[in-house]
Amino acid sequence: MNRVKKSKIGKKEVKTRIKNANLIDFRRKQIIEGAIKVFTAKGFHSATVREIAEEAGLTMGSLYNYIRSKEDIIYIVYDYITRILREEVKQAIAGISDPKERLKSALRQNLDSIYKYQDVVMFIYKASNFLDRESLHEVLARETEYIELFEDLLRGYFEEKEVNETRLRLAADLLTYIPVIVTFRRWSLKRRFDSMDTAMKDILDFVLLGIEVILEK
Amino acid sequence: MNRVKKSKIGKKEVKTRIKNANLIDFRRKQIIEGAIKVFTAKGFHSATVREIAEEAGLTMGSLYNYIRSKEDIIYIVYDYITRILREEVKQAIAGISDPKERLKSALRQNLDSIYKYQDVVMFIYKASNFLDRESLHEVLARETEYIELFEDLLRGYFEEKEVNETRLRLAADLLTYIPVIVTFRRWSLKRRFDSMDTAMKDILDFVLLGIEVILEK
Amino acid sequence: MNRVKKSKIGKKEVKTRIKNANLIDFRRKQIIEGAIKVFTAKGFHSATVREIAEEAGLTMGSLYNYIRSKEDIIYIVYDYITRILREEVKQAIAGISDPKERLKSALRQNLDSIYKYQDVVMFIYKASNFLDRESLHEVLARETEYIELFEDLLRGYFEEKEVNETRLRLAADLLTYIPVIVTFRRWSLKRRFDSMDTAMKDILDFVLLGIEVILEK
Amino acid sequence: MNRVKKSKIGKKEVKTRIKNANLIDFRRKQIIEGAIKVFTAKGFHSATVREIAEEAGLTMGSLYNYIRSKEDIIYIVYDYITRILREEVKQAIAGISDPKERLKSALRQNLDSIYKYQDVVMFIYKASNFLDRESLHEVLARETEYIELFEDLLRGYFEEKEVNETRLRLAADLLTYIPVIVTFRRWSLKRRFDSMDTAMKDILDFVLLGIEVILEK
DNA sequence: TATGAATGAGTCTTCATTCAT
DNA sequence: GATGAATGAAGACTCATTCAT
Repeated sequence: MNRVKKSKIGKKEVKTRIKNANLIDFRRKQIIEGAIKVFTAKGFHSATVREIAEEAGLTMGSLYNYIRSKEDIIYIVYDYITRILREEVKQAIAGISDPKERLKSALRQNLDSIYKYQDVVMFIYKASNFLDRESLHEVLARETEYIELFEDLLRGYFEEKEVNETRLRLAADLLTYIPVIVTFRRWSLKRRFDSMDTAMKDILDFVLLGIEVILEK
Repeated sequence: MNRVKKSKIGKKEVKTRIKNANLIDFRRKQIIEGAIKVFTAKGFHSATVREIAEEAGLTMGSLYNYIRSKEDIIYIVYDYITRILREEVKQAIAGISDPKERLKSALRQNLDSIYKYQDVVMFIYKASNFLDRESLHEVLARETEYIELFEDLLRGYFEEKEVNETRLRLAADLLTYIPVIVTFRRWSLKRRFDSMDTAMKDILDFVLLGIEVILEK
Repeated sequence: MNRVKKSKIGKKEVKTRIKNANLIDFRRKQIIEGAIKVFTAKGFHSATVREIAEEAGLTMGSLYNYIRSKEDIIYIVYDYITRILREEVKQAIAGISDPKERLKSALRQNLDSIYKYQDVVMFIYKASNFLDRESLHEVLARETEYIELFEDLLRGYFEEKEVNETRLRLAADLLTYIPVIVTFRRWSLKRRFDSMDTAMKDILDFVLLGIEVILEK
Repeated sequence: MNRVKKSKIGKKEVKTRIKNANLIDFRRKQIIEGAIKVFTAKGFHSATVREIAEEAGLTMGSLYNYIRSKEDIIYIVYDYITRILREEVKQAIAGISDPKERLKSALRQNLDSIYKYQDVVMFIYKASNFLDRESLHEVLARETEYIELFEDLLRGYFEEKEVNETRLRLAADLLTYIPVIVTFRRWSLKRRFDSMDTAMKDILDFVLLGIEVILEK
């Protein structure tokens, strides 16, 4: 009945009443930024749509021209941050050909990115409840894709050696997610290390060594 | 005006109007169990106090005789589950004297417990937003205590060797939290491993090896 | 999940959170009366739930303890008025045994009742849009039951004569609904007749004569 | 400040900003057709101006160049349909001179037209709430005019006989509105008659006989 | 102590209307 | 004259909390 346009941001596209595609992208960016501020400060359910609109510099009515529901907001935020993480890692390994270096750079970037966006990463873990089935599916697919990126890097690294495939996949899971722990434990880590930088460096060492030992044994 | 008693469940005690201490413990247990069911199914904000009361077998009014606010409920659930985790680990190492075995048993139990209570563990990560400052402080203290338990086990393990203390603490953090990854990635892991048991075993190996390598190098 | 009680007012029962059955009936009566005032003044969609609550002497929250949605209100009003019409007609013919007198009394009462409740009758014609499928079904069934009451009276009246059954049913439809015209045309009728009473009398004559002629021809 | 033109469609003229009279009529026709589709499907209040505009093939802004408010739309629809009913009846009796035939043709056409436009007729009964005082006045005048058309036909029919004038007017009211019952009871009638055509024929007989009996007695 | 009805502030969402281009 | 994005007031509904019995 309602003919509606779809923005190009995600694969699962969020419906809107607006026709100008550039404007959609522009306003969505505003919404994402406003939402991140409010969501990370108060969580999804405690954040009011009005606050998000204000933080985004839009009026309530205008905001609802670009999304259909509060749930839509959470999805476009997910979409935004997962896209960024993936792209930052891809870019970090772009010019590198040595397999070991590729893996190390990817892991380092993963750690850096998760640290940089820790508030949002924290939030998306807490908020997955609120995604509807379709969105959740989309998000999990994106996550799997991300892990597979690291699986490939691991395969490149062990090209000539014989490695248990299942273990390799487990390793990919663990090494990708270990940085998330930083997000959960940052208060604790801050107190113990002089700087987060040295903590991060140690964590990276831990991961790299872990890989070698476990997969080569 | 209102004389209020305090229950013995936590260190930070939740106020109540009820005088009979046994009754308080009994009802609180009901509330905790009802709350866990509802919270894990719907999250904190979507769960209504009415639902929790129903699931607990109490009336609304009665429930409010044992807690002062919805936030209190979240706190007593935290208190309950963190207490359980700690006690299960302590019990697992109770009769063991060999340092290496103590550490291994503790890690295995940690993994098992987190897996067993994964819904609640997941929930408490998602819900920490809703704790007030005092409760959050209390909870973080409990967490630190838990990590310190593993730090001690690590120290026992490396008794004679020379180990970088900061690294040891980092290791304690990571190895305690790695099992949490299982909670986040369970869908993915389920698809890849024949059984969660073998996945768990591999994860335990990973952690144990990691410890040795990193700390001994 | 939510265990809810149901009131005894209709066959399709409107859910409520209240347990005391007498209280349900009492409050529902308040709601019905408030709703009729507001609905007949402004129609369903223009009436706000807040206005209805105020007119009923309840707070918003309290009102929503006795119904689940605005649509529910329309249904209990329907239920109430159709029940009254039916019972008033039944009562009007209660002690009468002569078939012709029974029919006449029923028609007279039908006309009187529809005139007496003309605002509500008018409203229920305008509002049937807003009933959900289940409620609409229930209401239509009630209507059919009402028509059948007149069909039976017609059959009693023509007991010995041979009457085309289909026509008899059509007659029942028309004679039951002709009084509704009064509702639609009251402005016009008022201007033309000295009193509504004489208008009503003429309409009754019209209907009675019509019956005889058409069915006997 | 705003110079506004008036279209010629109704007596009460709806204001517009547009100057080209032909364009006004053309666009208004689009609006009426779009509105009828949406109104009959969802009622006045549930229909959004956006939907009407879409169905009419206009943009929101353009639509508001031809009407001043949503209420205006309802009025031009009323105007349109009442005009059609009146003209169809006039045309049906155009070449006929025999008074009895004139009356019969008019009644038949009235029944046919109301059946043909039943959705819209139904709608205008349900929507009269939403007309402002001036529009309502205008509409009632149009209705009276329509009834008077039938009064005249009845007078022609009974030219030589002595007929109670008040009764004649009542008869005009009733016979004009009986077809509306078809609109309200169509579900019921459909189930009972093989075809709506035979139902309609019987209704027409009913009305014609009724007239004769009541007025001649 | 237990019960459950009452309260009303707070939230998401819709939509008629305007107006700059 | 046409377009469509922006506006914000208004409405349905929820739910934590209280309190009379």
